[in-house]
Amino acid sequence: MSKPDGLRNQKKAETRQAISNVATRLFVERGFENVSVAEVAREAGVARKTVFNYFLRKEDLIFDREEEVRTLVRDAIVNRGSQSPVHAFQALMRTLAVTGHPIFHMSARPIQFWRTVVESPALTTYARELQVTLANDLGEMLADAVHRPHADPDARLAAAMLVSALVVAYGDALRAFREQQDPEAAFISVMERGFVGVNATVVGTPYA
Amino acid sequence: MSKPDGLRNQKKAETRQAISNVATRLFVERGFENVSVAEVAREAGVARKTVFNYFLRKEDLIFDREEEVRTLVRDAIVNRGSQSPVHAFQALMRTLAVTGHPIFHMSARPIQFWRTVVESPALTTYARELQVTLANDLGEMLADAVHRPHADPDARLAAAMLVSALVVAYGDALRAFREQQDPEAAFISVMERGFVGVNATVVGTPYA
DNA sequence: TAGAAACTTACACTCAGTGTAACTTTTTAG
DNA sequence: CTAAAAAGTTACACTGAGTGTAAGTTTCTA
Repeated sequence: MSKPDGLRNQKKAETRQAISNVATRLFVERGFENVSVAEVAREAGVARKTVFNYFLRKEDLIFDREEEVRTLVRDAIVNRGSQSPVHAFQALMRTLAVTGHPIFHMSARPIQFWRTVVESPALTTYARELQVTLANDLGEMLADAVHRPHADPDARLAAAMLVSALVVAYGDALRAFREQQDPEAAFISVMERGFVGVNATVVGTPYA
Repeated sequence: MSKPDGLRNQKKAETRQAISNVATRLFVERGFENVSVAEVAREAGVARKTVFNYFLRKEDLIFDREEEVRTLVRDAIVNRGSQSPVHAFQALMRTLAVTGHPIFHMSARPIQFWRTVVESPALTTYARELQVTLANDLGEMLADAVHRPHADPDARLAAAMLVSALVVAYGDALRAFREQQDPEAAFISVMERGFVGVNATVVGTPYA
């Protein structure tokens, strides 16, 4: 299951990380559209083609943590005990919001990162893409949890509305941050309001 | 407000329509990524650059009706009488679903169009972009309707969840269509379930 | 230690999208 | 009616993302 840690795999990991680091730094410094892949390659001391060998798209150079989120969510749902799957997901989000898990990037440091994303149309679009993927995955996890088919509309609806609420809540947290208000309070307030709606939506389904 | 209909403007409109028609036909026939802009230009008897003079992006060649939706929604909310703005929007959607308004593309003919969209990553992404724009606009319209600031999180949340529900409902309608079931029934069922959640979310706000 | 496997690189290509300057058509004014 | 100007089209040249291929180079395996 895990890789046989030879020299080759070690170097690969290092190269990948080096490219991603250089790219992220350049993007944050000068904006995503103002840095070409050729430049990233040059700065990382590697051929342009090598960059594309490691990363399918230029956008992948900066987005590298989707898997982490997916894992957190999956674990929370699988190990949910007697809670409903939707409740387990909501509990996870409350925890992450309060503990300030880096995924949520709500502290001052990662704001710079998100500014880079928001200021780039391509990165904004890609972030939305990841969002949709998360909603789809969440839908399947919810359906799995109650042994329903992956395409179950109730699961898809619940997942879509959950993610919607979180995205709006996160947007409002960023606004609060900009306006020198408490981003965490803003986040929780909007998130909880959204959860009320989701809970009403899933009433009468096994997801409640 | 309206254009002074000279020969020039008439020709412009014709050229634009001609290009869009040719492009749409080619995309539907052979897939979005298998048709280059150069090909569209050639087939339309026009220079490649002219295509980009009319359409900012290749994707715009096939998506041409966003404005129509926006107008429908705006009118429904402005002329809502004594209803709440959220209710007015929901009523509009119910009406459109039942009357089979072409915007919803739920009948057999436009299925081909949507198949083209779904089979193309670029068009799928772009469609989502339009979705987000719709949600943002709807949020502002809702806020306007009750004289709250455009950034009001309650409005943004309601709008995002409404659009989410509709998108999931439409997706399920397409599934139903593929499985030879009633797409309209599927659409309405999921949509109404989503509306229940949205209504719970906006309880206690002026949007309810 | 030699050959196989994996990786990197150079190179050549396609296509989206932009900028510019020359050219053509429509409009407008005298 | 006609000439200048305004608007539109075109050819051309360019940047940058992304792909395919074949030839090198490095690491692994036996």
